[in-house]
Amino acid sequence: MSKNWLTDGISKNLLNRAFGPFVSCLNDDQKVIFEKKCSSVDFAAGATIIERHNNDSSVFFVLSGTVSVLNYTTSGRAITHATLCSGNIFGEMAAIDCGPRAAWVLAVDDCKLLKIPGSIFINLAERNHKFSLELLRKLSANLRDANDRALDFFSLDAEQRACLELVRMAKPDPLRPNSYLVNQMPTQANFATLIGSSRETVSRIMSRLKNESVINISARGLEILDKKQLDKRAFG
Amino acid sequence: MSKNWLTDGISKNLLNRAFGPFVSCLNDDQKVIFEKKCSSVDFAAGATIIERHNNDSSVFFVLSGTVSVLNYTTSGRAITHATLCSGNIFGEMAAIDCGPRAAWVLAVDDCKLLKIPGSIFINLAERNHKFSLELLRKLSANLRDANDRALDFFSLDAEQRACLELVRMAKPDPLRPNSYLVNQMPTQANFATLIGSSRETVSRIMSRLKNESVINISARGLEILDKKQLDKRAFG
DNA sequence: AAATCAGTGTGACGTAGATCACATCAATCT
DNA sequence: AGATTGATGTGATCTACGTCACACTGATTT
Repeated sequence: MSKNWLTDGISKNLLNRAFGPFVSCLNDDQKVIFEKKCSSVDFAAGATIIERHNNDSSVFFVLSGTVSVLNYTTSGRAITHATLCSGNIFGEMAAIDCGPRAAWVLAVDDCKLLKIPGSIFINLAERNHKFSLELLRKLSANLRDANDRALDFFSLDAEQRACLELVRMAKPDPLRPNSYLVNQMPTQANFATLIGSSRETVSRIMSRLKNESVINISARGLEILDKKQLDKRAFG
Repeated sequence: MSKNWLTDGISKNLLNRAFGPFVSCLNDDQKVIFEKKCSSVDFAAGATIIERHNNDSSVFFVLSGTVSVLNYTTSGRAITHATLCSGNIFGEMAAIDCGPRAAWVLAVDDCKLLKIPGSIFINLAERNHKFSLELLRKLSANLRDANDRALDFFSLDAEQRACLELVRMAKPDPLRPNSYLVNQMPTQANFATLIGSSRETVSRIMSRLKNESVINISARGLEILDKKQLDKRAFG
């Protein structure tokens, strides 16, 4: 379950590339500390990585796979705060302030993580100002994101939020130029948690977008047929 | 408008007390830098201190008065993120990531602030790890707060959010033991922006709470007559 | 005293969207 | 093939709450 990542076949180069901003700014001594205290951990799809209210403080680096940071309303509906894939870190808040976990983190698919004790992580931040600046930037980005999401929720209706989320997730289609694609479209139920809505509402919105030829579902994922129209619906 | 705070009659001791966590961890050299680059700024009630989307990056320390951090929905409704009084800092995000201002900051009443250029502020963080840790803790706290607010919004109805906010604002009544008081109750319109609701809804909720003898409005502020009942309504 | 104004109380109305309740469809299991 | 399961489509309700509208209050102004 948990072993040293070096013995795990993860090369230093891969590590540097994967976590450039955080690991590359460490000096050699610090890298040794990092390597020694790190362990590689695997989680199966659906597994719980962090439990809200818990008091552990490990920090995680995503090597492969995808994790979801979310919370549940008292009525049981999930609210997704972020979806993180390879190259991202999470769990840093508890390490910083020693507070309880503020959210749940679940493995969306099978994933391989690097785990480092919070105390070691914070020690690196104390000793290396580039590292701590990087961390500050990360928190700042998270805060901006949280603000924007809140504002979106108050400003936009469900269809606008859905279209906005699609625009964010869409990447240029590698096969067809000037065309966009969401190649890993989540289920409608999960998409709903991203935009703070219900599964049924998402279903209705998607039906509408399909009928009006704005999007199309194919084996390749969700194709955006009419980007202009989608933008228009997202921003009004 | 803007003068050196030292010449402004603010003693070092006051400063240390007011911003303990941030200023007290500076060494003497750094304190000198801080003092030199700081200026004292006054804002009248209602004035705009920070404008969303602007590209300045000054960081502010509240010496006296109260400021409100907020955003507006496209329909013009305000959403208050935080209300800060003496001892707090704001504007640090832009200094950290050089991004545009993420929110508006308005002076609630007349207030006196200390203003320091973002670059100097970030320089202090780079040179002093205690300072940067303090900053990390601040951002972490903000993030937790943002998360909680979002979760509250999805989980609770307007009355629950209102009661929760009252519980948070209430302090033990200095005159009557076992009794609670909100001695600086904002207007209902402003209270509404705190809980993401409308003025009318707040008015109805307050009427209900008054009718059922949970609260009482007097010259001293908002008195909480039945704390248990208020807690019950906040948490269910 | 009349007038202006900010804050408040309360009815009426409209609606987005949550929730419930099925039906359908595709994929996987026995 | 039949059966189970997970994802989806869609109608029918129901309700919290935003918005509009207007009355009332108590300060402050002129």
